[in-house]
Amino acid sequence: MPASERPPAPERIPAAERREQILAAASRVFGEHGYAGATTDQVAQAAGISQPYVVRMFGSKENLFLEVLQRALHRLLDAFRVTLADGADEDAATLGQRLGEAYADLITDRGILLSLMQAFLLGNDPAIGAAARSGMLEVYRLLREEAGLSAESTVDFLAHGMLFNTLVAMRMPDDLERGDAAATELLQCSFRSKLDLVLGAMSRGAE
Amino acid sequence: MPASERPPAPERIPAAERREQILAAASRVFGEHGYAGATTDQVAQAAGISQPYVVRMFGSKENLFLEVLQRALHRLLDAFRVTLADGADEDAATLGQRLGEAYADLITDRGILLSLMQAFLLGNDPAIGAAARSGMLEVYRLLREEAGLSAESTVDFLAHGMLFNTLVAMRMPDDLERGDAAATELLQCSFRSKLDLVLGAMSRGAE
DNA sequence: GATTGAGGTAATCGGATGATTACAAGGGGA
DNA sequence: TCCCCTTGTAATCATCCGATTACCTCAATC
Repeated sequence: MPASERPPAPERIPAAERREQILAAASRVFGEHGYAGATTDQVAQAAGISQPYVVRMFGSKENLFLEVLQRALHRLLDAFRVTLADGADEDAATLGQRLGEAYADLITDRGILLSLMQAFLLGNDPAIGAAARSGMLEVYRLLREEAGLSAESTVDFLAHGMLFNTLVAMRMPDDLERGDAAATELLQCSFRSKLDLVLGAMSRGAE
Repeated sequence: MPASERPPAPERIPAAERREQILAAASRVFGEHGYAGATTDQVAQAAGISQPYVVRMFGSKENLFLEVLQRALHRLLDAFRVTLADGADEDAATLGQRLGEAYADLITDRGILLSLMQAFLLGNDPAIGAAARSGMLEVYRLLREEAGLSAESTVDFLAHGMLFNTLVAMRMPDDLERGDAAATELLQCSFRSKLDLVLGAMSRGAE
């Protein structure tokens, strides 16, 4: 039989590397559609593999989401810690601004902040809700104890982060092109210097 | 045949009234589980009727969610307008605080703020995303034009509203009973005077 | 060259779920 | 009385989706 009749052999990749590919793909898919709205087949297609492989590697869809959540939290905490190490002994105001920039930088991988946000809305799910609460508190403690922000500053910081996530999740920047005055003002005042970064990341993400 | 063998006739209620019952039930169910995670059967059971009746009255699950979203937006805008009418000619600070209280009061019906928040995360859905963006801008315009807040104050207000929604959605107040120091501080600083209101509403909602 | 374990898929199953259909019962008007 | 509109349900359908099973195929090792 001629070789052309046989389908090309699938690319074989070490499990650890494949795992990270799947997690990255799952972050995007879960971030866009939410936990319940996303399917393991969408994740598989985004990662370029078959659906059963996704399920087998992570055991279950819920488990996959939990690992996506842990990965997102880890990236977020890492980004903050790098920022803290970079500029020690700053005053609270500049530190807050630089943390905000580090946070906004995470948007270059849209999946991270969006799947985090999706997890936050799943408080009713026993496993996911517990992990989400624990993660939020971990972030809070980092800002309070390691960064040394006051309770008020920390809450302010978190609040603007949640608005940031929400505006990105609802694809509000898409309205910018429609020239809506309120949308323009809201986005400019929310994102400030990070507006260009966000716009770039979102138009790239649309493909 | 004895009457006891026949099932009791279902209660007949005017369509308009039944409609509101379903919308109220759907708000709670969608708020807890999200759009994709909720089922029309859960809504039906919460409203005390059969699943086909839910679908037939609203045409489709998506349509039901869109009406839940409009209802939530309407309640929110109404609450703000009542607050504005109540205390005209206040300074910006007190007005902002009173609007915040009006917002927090909506938590007595948990479904409103949570289904709103769920809609915000569905920016990728064509119909729901468009309605969510339009709703957010309507709120923004009310705060800017009717309430007369500055752009900065409005964004601050929205940011703390999003944090409020997020903490409620993730059931963070449940952690209060575990005595976690970070959770206590975060909640006290986020909710302030509204903490008792929120705790009351959430323990009542748990049933 | 045989063996074996790791990386991967095709086929399929079973349950869940949104939607449709057909039907029932009550009640008000002609 | 008869009709028919409104309010409602039971039964069922078609589809989707997560999970399982069985199998394939390299590459390294002996």
